[in-house]
Amino acid sequence: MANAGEFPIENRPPAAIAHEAAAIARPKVAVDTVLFAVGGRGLEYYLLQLAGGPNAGKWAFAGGLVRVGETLDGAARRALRDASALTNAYLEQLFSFGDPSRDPTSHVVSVAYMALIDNPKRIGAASSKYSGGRWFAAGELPELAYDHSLMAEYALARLRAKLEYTNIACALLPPSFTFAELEEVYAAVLERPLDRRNFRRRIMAMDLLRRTPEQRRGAHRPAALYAFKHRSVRAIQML
Amino acid sequence: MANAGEFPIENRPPAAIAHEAAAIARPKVAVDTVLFAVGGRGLEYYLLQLAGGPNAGKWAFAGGLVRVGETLDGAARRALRDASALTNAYLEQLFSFGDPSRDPTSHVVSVAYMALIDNPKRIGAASSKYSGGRWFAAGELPELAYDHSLMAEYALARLRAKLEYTNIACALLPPSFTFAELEEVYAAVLERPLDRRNFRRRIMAMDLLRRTPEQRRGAHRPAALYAFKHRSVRAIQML
DNA sequence: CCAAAAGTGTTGAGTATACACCCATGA
DNA sequence: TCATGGGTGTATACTCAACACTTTTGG
Repeated sequence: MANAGEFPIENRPPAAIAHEAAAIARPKVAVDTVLFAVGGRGLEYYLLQLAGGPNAGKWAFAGGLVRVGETLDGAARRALRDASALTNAYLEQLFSFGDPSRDPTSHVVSVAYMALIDNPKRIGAASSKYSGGRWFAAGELPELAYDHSLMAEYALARLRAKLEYTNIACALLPPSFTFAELEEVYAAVLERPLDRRNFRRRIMAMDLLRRTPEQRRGAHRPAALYAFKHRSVRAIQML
Repeated sequence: MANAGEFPIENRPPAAIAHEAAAIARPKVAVDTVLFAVGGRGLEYYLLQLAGGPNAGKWAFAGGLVRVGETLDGAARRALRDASALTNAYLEQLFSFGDPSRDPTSHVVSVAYMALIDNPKRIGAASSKYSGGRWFAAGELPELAYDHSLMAEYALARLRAKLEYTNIACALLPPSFTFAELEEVYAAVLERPLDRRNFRRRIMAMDLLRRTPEQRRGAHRPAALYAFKHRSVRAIQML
């Protein structure tokens, strides 16, 4: 666990307190969430411009300090809500960054998260700690505050990997969707074109989808609508 | 980054300080390291018995609180050294556990690590915060302190997964080894027998090993010794 | 010469890839 | 009727799994 084998400070003999109190860091603990959606320009990241602090004006992912009584997931969810008014994104912890000099103003350990939503337009207003927010295409990220570029890389790698062996794509799609839309999500995340027939066969073999009775009607031939059998993200059975 | 967009507390107007100061948690930050080696009974975990604190007598992984100026990796390395006198294990961050009630005495966020060594006998003496340490076979873990059972599961899952697509096995083997020893490591971690011929072909196809001129001589036919081309852990090229 | 571990190929099944044409609809 | 995106099958290359005997050494 946490302080495996540590005495709580209050239970230590006075000498131990003096010795340990000097050494033990009390970093702040933060969370930062890399938010993805697939939009018109492929895979996009949502960034916020910092209104104040040492990095005022720079772009960063939605983040904030963990509050009393809060879990890490809870803090990530709240920070995301404050930054984008989203309340039901898929959320997954990625990695913790703890270099004591990563934030020049103080020792801050940050737990990075990845969040996924089905539509970039679902974003709402940000709290006053940001001066604004917008989506950036994967290849066009601006310079980021702190070590957020590392987080961006890490998040993309995780998302790509999980696309191959989980049903995580369901978090990037609305409840029902056409096969073309599903393929577009895969192609956007993997950044390569897919063969339509092989893709359909592969997905069907995974037995993830059910066909809904509805159709999407547009300017041309209607497309069948599909939904994921399970909306919770899980590893795919590979026998 | 960390406190993306947060004002450092000392720069805020007094009202903000009062408001935020009540809300922001100052958890302790700990690291805990799940140490693995392959021994006579297959894959084994190294556990330490806690000498004091609320969980005195229970078994736990090597852990400790992060100190002033320390990175997370540095803290994990130090905690491992204090618990086992190891200085050069392979170390990899796994996941952070931050439920405020995971440690009943205070809010402690713990960053879990996995460590690998090539030989369980390399373990040295533990610091006085532990009353002892020993190896446990994978199927025979005792009840663990805090949420360390979760960490154990998480670590095993990570190790198994990485065995398939990285050269991480090199961290569980000495600099040179026979093919039988390499196969034993794979079989121990995956907990299933492997076909010798198929295994050899698969590993050779990955182009990870070089054959050394030496041989291991024993009671029977001598075995060729191999070494990993690269001792740093990296993903395998799958074209 | 015997016991024990090291070393080595082939076959068959299943999986993944490449590839092009017809269909249904709205305009 | 035409333009547009939706939907479908096959042939081939490759990968993975199953399987058993010979070799080399020490005792």
